[in-house]
Amino acid sequence: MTSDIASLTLRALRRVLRATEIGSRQLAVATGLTTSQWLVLREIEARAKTTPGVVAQALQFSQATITTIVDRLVALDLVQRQRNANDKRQFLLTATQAGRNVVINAPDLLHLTFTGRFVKLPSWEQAMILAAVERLALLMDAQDIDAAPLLDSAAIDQSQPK
Amino acid sequence: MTSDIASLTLRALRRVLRATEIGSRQLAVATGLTTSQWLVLREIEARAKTTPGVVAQALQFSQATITTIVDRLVALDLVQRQRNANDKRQFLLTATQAGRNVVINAPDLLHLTFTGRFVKLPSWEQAMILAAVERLALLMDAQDIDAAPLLDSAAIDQSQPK
DNA sequence: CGATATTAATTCGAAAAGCGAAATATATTT
DNA sequence: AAATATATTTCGCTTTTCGAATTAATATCG
Repeated sequence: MTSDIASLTLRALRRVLRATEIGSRQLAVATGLTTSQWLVLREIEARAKTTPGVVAQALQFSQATITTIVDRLVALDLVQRQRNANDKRQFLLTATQAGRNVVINAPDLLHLTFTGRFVKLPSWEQAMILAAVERLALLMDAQDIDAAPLLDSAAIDQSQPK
Repeated sequence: MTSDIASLTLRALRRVLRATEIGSRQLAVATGLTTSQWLVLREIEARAKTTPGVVAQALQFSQATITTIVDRLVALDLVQRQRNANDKRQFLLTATQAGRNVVINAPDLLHLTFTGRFVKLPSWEQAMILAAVERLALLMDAQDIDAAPLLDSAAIDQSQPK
């Protein structure tokens, strides 16, 4: 029996993923950034304060790649680099106000095209879908051990200089 | 009220997307292809027989880009190019057996990490999640008007030469 | 303490991605 | 048949991406 519930769910989930995969590329075009630049900026903005290494790991890019992308984001004045005073090997990355604005004002394609249809569903179904997707998110979150959790200041040396 | 059900669902959905976004990059590495090559190959394999133009549209790449990526996939003997006899402007793209094998044998990260947890859920919950995700897929599918449906032979001229 | 490893990030060189514009060849329209 | 439209490739160029080597700072251990 190849079509058990898990397989069917995966198949449906893949359809969802495929539909959004394309939206993310359109989004990058809309913001005037490349897909990678957009991903990196989003990551930095979400983490508030992080380092190239953490971003590289979370996004599965090489450190060298992050360096060049951040170079551009800095040139565009969307991101700021500053040395970590406590561990001078590290650079701390933060989004500038402009960078935050790009992320915040990015046309939310998912939102635009999705919400309209979603709200037309009967509320019991909305509730059911919410419950299901939250369950899914839990299943998936636990999975990515490498992709450090959002807002992890763990990797940043916060100790006070003596 | 900013936290209506739609917003909550979107937020959870984004967590799911983020988790898989990263997985897809690992996958490309695992198959020895670049991410783009993997996407294109997957697209060709899924559609069984298609054209550069259709792939470009579905993936939101320029035609020129598809040409170069297909060049590589052909060189790797994963994809075949052949002129369409009915419309000689078109090239028909098909995955070779080797290409199909790459797609089929690709470690299914989603599957591996997901199924294990999923099957541990009580079956009523599995059923609920399946129903919800299928509903979601419907909502999203209808959205991407550009991304032609899978297995579309519509764009391929099938008429018999006279 | 001082030598040695480890860690964080950058620079460099090269392959590949990605695209717009021009070119080529085939189809369709008038 | 000429003009127009379509499908794809070729060309030139910029950007992405990464591995390897490099630089600098921190950690370890004898």
